[in-house]
Amino acid sequence: MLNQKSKFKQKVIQVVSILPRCKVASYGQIAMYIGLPRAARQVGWALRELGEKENIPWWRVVNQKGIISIKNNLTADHVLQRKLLESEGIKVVDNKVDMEKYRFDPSEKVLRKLHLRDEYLEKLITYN
DNA sequence: AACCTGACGAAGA
DNA sequence: TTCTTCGCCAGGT
Repeated sequence: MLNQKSKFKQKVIQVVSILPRCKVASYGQIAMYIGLPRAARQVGWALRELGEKENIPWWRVVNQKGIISIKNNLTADHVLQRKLLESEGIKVVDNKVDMEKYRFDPSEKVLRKLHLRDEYLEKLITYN
């Protein structure tokens, strides 16, 4: 099917959906919580595919530095992302948010709900 | 099968 | 500190 979602995209949706208001996560974080810690680029790819039609908080995903990473900063999506972040009270300066302040930092309880391999999960929790 | 393309990110220079 | 390079890996051609 053309609009059948891959397993990968489903996982991205699942994890992005748990991002709470006023918090952001990097592409790398999403990849970690999916269980594919080196797939940050693919997370970006998946979100682009999904667009903004999906009922998921895609705007809460920025890059590691806190910068809004949508390709061209003149696109409607780029502007929209900034507006949505600001609408939650997140400060955006030079297309950048303060990761120290806003980074999503999941509790152990949340991590345990992610359906990850036991060994991998324990590592995540330990590193956390 | 053999490329190519990225809303990435860590490590070097 | 900022800039470049390179590995990453799902999908497309």
